[in-house]
Order: sequence, then C-alpha cells, then structure tokens
Amino acid sequence: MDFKTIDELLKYTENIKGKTFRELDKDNLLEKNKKDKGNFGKIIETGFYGYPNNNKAEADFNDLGVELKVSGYVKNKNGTISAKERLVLSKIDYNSIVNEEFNYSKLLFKNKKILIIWYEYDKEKDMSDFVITDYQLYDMSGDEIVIKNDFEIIKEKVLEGYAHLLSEGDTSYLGACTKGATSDDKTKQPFSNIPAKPRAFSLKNSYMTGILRSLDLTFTVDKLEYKTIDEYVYAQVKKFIGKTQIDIYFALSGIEYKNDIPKNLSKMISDKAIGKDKELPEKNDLFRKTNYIIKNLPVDNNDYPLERMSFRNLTLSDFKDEWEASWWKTYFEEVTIIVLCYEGSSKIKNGFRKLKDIKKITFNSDDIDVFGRTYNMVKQAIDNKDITKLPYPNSFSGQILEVAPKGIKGDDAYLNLFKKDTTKVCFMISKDFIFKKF
DNA sequence: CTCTGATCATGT
DNA sequence: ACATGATCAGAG
Repeated sequence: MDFKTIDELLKYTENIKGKTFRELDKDNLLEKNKKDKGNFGKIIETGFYGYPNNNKAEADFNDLGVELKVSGYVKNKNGTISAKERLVLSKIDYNSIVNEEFNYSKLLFKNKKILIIWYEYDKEKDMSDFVITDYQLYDMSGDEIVIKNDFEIIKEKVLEGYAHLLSEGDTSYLGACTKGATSDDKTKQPFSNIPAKPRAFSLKNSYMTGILRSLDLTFTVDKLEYKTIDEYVYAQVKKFIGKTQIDIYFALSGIEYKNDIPKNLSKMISDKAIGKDKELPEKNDLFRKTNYIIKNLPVDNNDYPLERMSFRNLTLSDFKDEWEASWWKTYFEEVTIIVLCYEGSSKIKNGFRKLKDIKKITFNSDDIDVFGRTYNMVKQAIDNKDITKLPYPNSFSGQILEVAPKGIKGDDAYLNLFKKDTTKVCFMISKDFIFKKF
C-alpha cells in the first residue's frame, strides 16, 4: 500500500483499532517463528499495511519520514497505563560510537516521527489475542536536545573507558540497555581492557510511558529550559544550600518548627522546593518521560550517610516474575536518584541539619546483578512461605540491598509477611554502597 | 559508637 | 485506611 500523505496514512491506520494480532496474522507468523520478538511489527506490516514479507530491516514509510513501531502497554492497578517494555533500537558498537557524531541515520531519529501502534498486553491472554487499541504519531523533534545530550553522555563514558559501568540511569530518554543471551555475555571496549556488557540504544520504558500517556494529556508541553534533571533540581534548591531544614521549610511555607520536628521534614522541603513526586511531570517535561526520584539523606562531614535509603513497600506479586523480567530489575536499571544531602551528626538531629549538596546515583550492571541475588532471596522466601529465607542485612558478602520492616506500631512486619499482597517490608540500600556511589 | 528492626507525619 | 519517605531508638 502506498500513502501519499501522512493524513492518508493515519486515516487508514484508524482501522487498526480493535484488531487482534490473530486477525492480522495472515501468514501465520506467530506459529512459524514463535520466538521472534519482531513478529508483531512484521504482522502489522504485512497483514495490515500490505507490505511484502521481506527481510528489509524496516519496511516503514520512508517517503513520509515516518517509522513504524509496535509497542505493548499494561494497565496498572491504580487505573493508569504504562508501557510494557523499553523500545530497543540498534546495538551500540563501542568501537565506532567514539568516532561518531550524534547521527540521526544510526538511530531512530532519522525520521523524527514515529507511528506507534499500541496493543494491550495481558499476561492472562494468548499473544495472538492481544488487542490493538490505539495508534499515535509521535514527533520526536521536541525531545531532540535531550536525546542528543543522552547520546553524548553514553559516548563520553565509552571514551573514558567506562563502558562496563554504563547504566540506563545515566541518561534521560535514550538508554543504553543490556543486550545479550545471558547476563554473562561480555564484549570488548576500545579504551579499557575490562570487558563490558553488550548494549543497545533504547527508548526507556519511562519515556515510552510518557509518550503513551501523552495520548490523553490535554495540556501543552512546557518549553524545555533544562537539558538534564540535575540542572533543573539544582536551580530550584541552590539558594538553600548551607541552611538548616527548619529554616528552609520556614522560607518555603512560613511554618516554623521548634520541637516535634516531623520525621519527613526533608521530604516536605523537597516536595515544596522541587515538587511532589506526582506533580513533577507537570513541573518539567523531563520528569514526564524519565524515572527520576528525589531523595533526602543525612550525611556526616565526610559525606558518609547516616542512614540507609529505603524504597517502596514490597508486594508479594512483585516477585512472581523471574528477576530478569521483574519490575524491580527495570526499576533499578532505569532509575536515577537525585539525593539532597543534609549534613548532620549524632548531635545534629533532624531539623537542624544543613543542606550540603546534591548528588546523583544510578546503578550499573554489576550493582544490578547483586540486586538480583537479593531479589531471588525474597522470591524464595515467598515461594516457600519461609521468612527465614529473606535477605536480611549481611545475608551474603557483597550485599547491597536488604529488606527492612516498614510499618506502623504493632505491625509485625516479618511475621505477617504473607497476610496481604502489600507487605510491611521494603528494600533498603546500604550506607557503604551509597558512599561508594558518591 | 553502629546496626537493624520499629515507628512516625503526611498525602492521597 | 494505608503506602511512602524518612528517621528513630534499643540492642549489642
């Protein structure tokens, strides 16, 4: 089929809504090569748009400057929707990237517009019964400066001989995700002898979710004033550096705490100064398509943390998946933690600590592998209904991530672990590890 | 002291 | 009513 204009293409595409892959799969591709992850794309190209089933890399709408992508989403418990997976692009060649300028032709951005076909992923259903519910022409040019910056960050890391330390959290939209048959696959990098994991460019899960949600967002996108979240956050809190928590909160709210300092005073400050986690997407477009979180941490005068860092409550259902496919793995791979450090000590308690600086934490593949061990211990504990198998502190040497209780008075967090899906325990990362990351 | 299980104030 | 981010506080 040949489309003269984008309008024509979109008008035709309207008819795909409501179709299942079974209906479109005229050549029975789903049966023939079950393992081919590109199947959905091929089915739509041949079965819906009528392209011959050749092996040309992308039979897309080149003349129109549009590239076709098929992507799944899932419905969340709270009624929102999220992209199911990151969109993997071309493999990163460590040897050639160092000589490349940000080059549209090598990546998806050659065309800047992508036609995304969204289907609803439902693990209860057979793949061929997934329903295509939406499509969307997405113009990436608005994100170009962020993506270019991401590209440079990745290139820079390879130039420094740190390809083995790449993390998806390093960047905002364009990620360097791992790619390889097993997690032990390694490849060479040009400026170091240390083997690195093979990686590919990807549009991060959080970015795809942002695009997906823009389907029903009515408000217009802010102008991008900042290239990275760090810049943005720093701009918001710069003026408070050196001031105590009480003073900062007073400056922000007019409320002055004298005693009975709230435990979450630091969070109340970051909520007001930078934004509540839920509002962040409205504050700056970068937040809408990234997985950045703001955390607060007391440190001593050497920047050594006074506390561990906690994450959200674990749910039993988080651990149904194997580690490789788990929510937590994607989360740790993609997340970037912005840490507002407050200097304190055993004498200088909550409320009287002074904002010292802002640091950033991301996790590399070695970290992620160690997290996997912790994850599997939780999974074992749940699968066997045996709390002694949990990854308590110091469960194994080199442990970074541990479980800790997280309830209110009277909760026996560990003993009641199996009572409800949402448990009263959480993950925490160790102080030593945070310090090393700094 | 440090470690680790327990608890709190707030927001939704 | 309860999840969250964070700190507290007793044990060792």
